[in-house]
Amino acid sequence: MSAAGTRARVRAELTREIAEVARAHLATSGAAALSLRAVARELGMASSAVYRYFPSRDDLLTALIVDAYDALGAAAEAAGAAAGPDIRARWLAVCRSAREWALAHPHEYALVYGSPVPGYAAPESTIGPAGRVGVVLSQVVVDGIATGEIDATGSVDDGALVPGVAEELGLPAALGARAVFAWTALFGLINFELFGHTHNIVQDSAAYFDAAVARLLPTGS
Amino acid sequence: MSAAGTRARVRAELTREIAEVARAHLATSGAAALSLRAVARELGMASSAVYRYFPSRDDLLTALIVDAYDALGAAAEAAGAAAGPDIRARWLAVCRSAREWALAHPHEYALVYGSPVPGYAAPESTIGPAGRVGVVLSQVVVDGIATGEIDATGSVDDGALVPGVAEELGLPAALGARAVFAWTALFGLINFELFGHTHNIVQDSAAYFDAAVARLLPTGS
DNA sequence: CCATGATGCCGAGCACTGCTCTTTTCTGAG
DNA sequence: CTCAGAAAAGAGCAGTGCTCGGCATCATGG
Repeated sequence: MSAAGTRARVRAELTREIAEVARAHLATSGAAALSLRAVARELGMASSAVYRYFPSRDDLLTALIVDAYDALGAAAEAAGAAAGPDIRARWLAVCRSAREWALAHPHEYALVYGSPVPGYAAPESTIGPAGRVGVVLSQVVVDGIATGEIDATGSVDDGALVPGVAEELGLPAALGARAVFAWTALFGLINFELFGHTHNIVQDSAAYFDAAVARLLPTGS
Repeated sequence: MSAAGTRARVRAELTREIAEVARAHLATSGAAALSLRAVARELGMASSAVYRYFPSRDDLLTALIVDAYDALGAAAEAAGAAAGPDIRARWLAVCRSAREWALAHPHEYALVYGSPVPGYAAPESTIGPAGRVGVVLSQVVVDGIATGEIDATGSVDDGALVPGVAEELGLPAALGARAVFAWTALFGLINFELFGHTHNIVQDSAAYFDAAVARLLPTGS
């Protein structure tokens, strides 16, 4: 292997290592407390050296954001694939997997679905991974329509969605807005639980989540 | 008036003034960029003097959080009171008022409904104001049941809520979880819109919001 | 009417942050 | 083996939250 290849490999390895340490810090202390200098210290390098790999703290955060989206998306996809053919069961499994991932990785979840960081504008590298859970959810709906378990007639397209979105997901236009709403409400549920808003209100969060999510499966009418 | 009274009055005034400047900074730059020193500078006082009024930056944030909850709650209450007797219209008006307040005060909203700040645990002074929107929403449901527009039969209480919550809000147990879900989903909608998750998906956010919220009014069955 | 103790305020300072610039060290390609 | 270019280091800047000792001010008790 050429030396240039060696250099690039070493570089990629160190980049990954930095991101890994950063993720560990994020997981224990949260995004606000993530310090580039602390990461550098743990790696035994000067803080300025880290800037060779991530031009700024925000770029490091962006990498972690993409990772978080991907991990959550992968969990949802795995849950969807592992679930049986029953549509409602699969829907529930996917939703549960999202909640469970969030509970297991609260800070990474907050980084992605909490308030956006200060002057941060999501770069387009995040839009793909960000959509994975939504894709899994809509796939369940599409399959439900195919098996007849979901009724796709009745509702009309109110034109609120960006044209083409429903088609891209394979959804009938009549169900587009409903599906997007289900996706939104799913993360609303997770947000409220994780951020403590249901603290003195909901006793059995898992049961409440299951019941709410079951009613979320989009159908016509 | 006694001198002690004067002192306390001046102190309260300055406390309020600090909070006001802080809120202005928060509104323009977001919570992460809120600097106690910058607030002190604008007030023409030493940064250390501010600590006589707010023991820490977190305490300042807490004051702003309470204010934000109160402002949002007041907006919802006003909208509920101003709306006509029609239940669906009132429900829509209250939900819209929450969305509009959030759009008008994005950083204050994010402070309250976004990711919790690092080591921050919501003190109990926030739990009252935090519930105001929920109270307004449930009041609409209660009134809807009274007028017969909302059917409160059918659903069973699944015991997921903290015992007594539904009763406290005047809701039948059968509708408790539904109402809490509507509240959760409402803020899920606002969150996704405000934090940019629906950016390439929803075109007409207001129309989407109205349609989604209309379907959220809890009923039995 | 004055001394006194509390209260408010300031300035310096500590430890930390992100980030930049310059200098040194290393290493891999020719 | 040499040497350009990549990597790393170190110092430094401007900013942060927060603490502490000292100084002024002011309401009150003697």
